Amino acid sequence: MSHGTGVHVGDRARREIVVAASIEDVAVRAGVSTATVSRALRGLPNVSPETRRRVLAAAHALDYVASPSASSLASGRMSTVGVITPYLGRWFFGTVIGGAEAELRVAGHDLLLYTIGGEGHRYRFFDQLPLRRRVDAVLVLTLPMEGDEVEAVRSLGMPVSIVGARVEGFSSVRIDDVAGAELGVRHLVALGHRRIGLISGGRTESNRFTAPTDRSAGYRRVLVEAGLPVDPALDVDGEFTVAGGERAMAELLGRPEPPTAVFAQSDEMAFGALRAVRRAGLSCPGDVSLCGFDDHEMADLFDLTTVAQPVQEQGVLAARQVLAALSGGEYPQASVLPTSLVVRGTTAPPGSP
Amino acid sequence: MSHGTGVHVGDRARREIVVAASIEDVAVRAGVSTATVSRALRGLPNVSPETRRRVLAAAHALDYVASPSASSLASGRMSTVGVITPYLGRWFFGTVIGGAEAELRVAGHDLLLYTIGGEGHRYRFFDQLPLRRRVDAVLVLTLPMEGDEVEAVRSLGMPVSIVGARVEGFSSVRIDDVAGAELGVRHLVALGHRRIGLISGGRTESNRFTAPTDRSAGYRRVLVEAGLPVDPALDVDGEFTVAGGERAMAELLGRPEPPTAVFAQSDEMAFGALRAVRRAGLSCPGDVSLCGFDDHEMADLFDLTTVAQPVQEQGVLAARQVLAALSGGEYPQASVLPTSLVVRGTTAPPGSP
DNA sequence: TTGAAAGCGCTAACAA
DNA sequence: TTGTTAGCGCTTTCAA
Repeated sequence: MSHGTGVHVGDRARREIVVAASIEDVAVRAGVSTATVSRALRGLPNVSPETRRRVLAAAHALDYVASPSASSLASGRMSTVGVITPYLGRWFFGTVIGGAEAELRVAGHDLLLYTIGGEGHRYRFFDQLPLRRRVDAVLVLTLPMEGDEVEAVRSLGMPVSIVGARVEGFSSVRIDDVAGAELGVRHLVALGHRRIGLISGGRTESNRFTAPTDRSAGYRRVLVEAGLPVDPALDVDGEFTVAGGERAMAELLGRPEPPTAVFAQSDEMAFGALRAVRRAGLSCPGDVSLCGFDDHEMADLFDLTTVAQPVQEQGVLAARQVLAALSGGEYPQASVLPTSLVVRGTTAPPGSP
Repeated sequence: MSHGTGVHVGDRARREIVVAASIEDVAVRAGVSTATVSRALRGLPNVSPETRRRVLAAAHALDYVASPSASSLASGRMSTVGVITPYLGRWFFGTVIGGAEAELRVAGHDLLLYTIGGEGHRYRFFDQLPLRRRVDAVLVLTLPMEGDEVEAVRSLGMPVSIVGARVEGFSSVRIDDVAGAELGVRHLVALGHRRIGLISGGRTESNRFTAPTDRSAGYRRVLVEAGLPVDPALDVDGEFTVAGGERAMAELLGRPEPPTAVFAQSDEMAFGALRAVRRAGLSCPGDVSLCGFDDHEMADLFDLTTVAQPVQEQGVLAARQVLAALSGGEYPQASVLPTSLVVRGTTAPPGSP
């Protein structure tokens, strides 16, 4: 194959094959050196306007795009950020990644995806760290990491931002889970509820994954503030799943003295809880009020009162954090985003019709 | 900085910085040439077992990972597949991508993500084709492409697989939408329904996006087969959204002679339709039966009867198609996956209690 | 089976 | 402001 020529080769019979133009082709056409082409195209200073114009024209005419492998090899920069996520199908993760991607794209970075849901994959991932020489920075999505996993990521020696947890030495983006839970439970108390149940998530998770712990803490704090008893019998694990939420609510409704309101630590668990209410032949909020957490895209559909968290924005901020670090800015840094209460139809004063 | 040494450098005060080992380091340590290291590590033939053993040992000792930019530059292969998707937050897309990623990972390929939801992004994407020199192949997810967009993608000159549509010259993975719709509507007919409404999706979309057209065709064919009239007044656009489905169902229920059953072309529209039923003070399936399409992860929650399509598998197959093309296999090829009926609680004979 | 050597297409010192 | 030149770390002929 001849050296890149930037012209169509091959005969008429076959579909034309385009040999991509190289920086050399552009240099020749613009009558300058490759170094000048590189400078002009990357917008570096010290290029005369006239020269830059000629280079741009030549590049455009040849439909030139720099080879990322060549520039990465020469510069040591990958212009790529790795995103590690436990699931993809779930609304929260997809939405966070969407936010991050948009932000990275604008800064000229690509997004390399690593889903490590299955335990096998997970082991291989942290053991081999396949993104070692492929990316400049890493975004880790709500993934309770073990101690050695944290060290593995740290050994990458690049900027890391964690969404949904805080780890020493890494940047992070979180919401104030304690305050969020308080918002929801206070709403229930304000409506007049005195027996408020809790459907919590993942008791057995790593302690770095602070969402369940913090949301439980917020729940308890409000009860105490309001002078209400904290009854362990009203705290049931819903495992952060729809099915778990359904089981948990069924259990709560089966108590000798069932709660008149329930705070679920996630909307998905709340959806399951709603089904349990329906299956028990009861109504929400008639027999029991329910408040969720997330403002899942389906929450509106269920008319679910919930505590909203900004989701896309968490991805955007995480991306900004690593981009800042890559350009010499402050690192690590921690962002905490606010939550807000969205009142819909599943909450009402106790004993409402 | 010295040539890659594979050892820790820097003084005690600062955190150790690891300079990655290069192929040269491995070669020296194993007492062979870099060419042999390359061959041994990639599992090429013509390397004696003893040599391979020594090379692997050296590579392991130095914690060596080949630089992807260097090998890409030298070989011309990127070992990366680009995925173009309109949204990420939606269950369908996330799940397809998850399937594709797992398959690609096993084959040693990375997944580069391009979300082009916003129209601005879309234009820039097809105009500039940022993945031109970054990937070896492309997966396009259910994205109605315009003619010039198709040509832009074709001009990449690499294997392409489309999920959810069929385009001449590209591989594709689809479900049999006609047969799927027939499955759902036949179920309604079998229950005894004679007035069956249709909530269709996106009438205004490109004609390359065959799902709505095909599903409508299946609906009509079953009616005709059953000797039932095809009433245009019972065919309403739901725009493939929850809100659209709700509006469409409200409209159908407001007809002088409302249908006793409705077939929605997507589960999300069916979810909206269920809400419309509830808001109209009616019950499902008591007053009207409803069948969806997709078997969305929330379908079970709504107890929705629906036509299930394999989702993750579509991603897996699309990945396999481009991987096959990359290793010289048949291209293009088209896969059509079967659908199945999932009967739940939203369908019953007309006039059931 | 192994090695020598020539690139792959860029970037970044350094010189001019 | 621009050009020269030496790599970046691999892969791949071609020879041995």
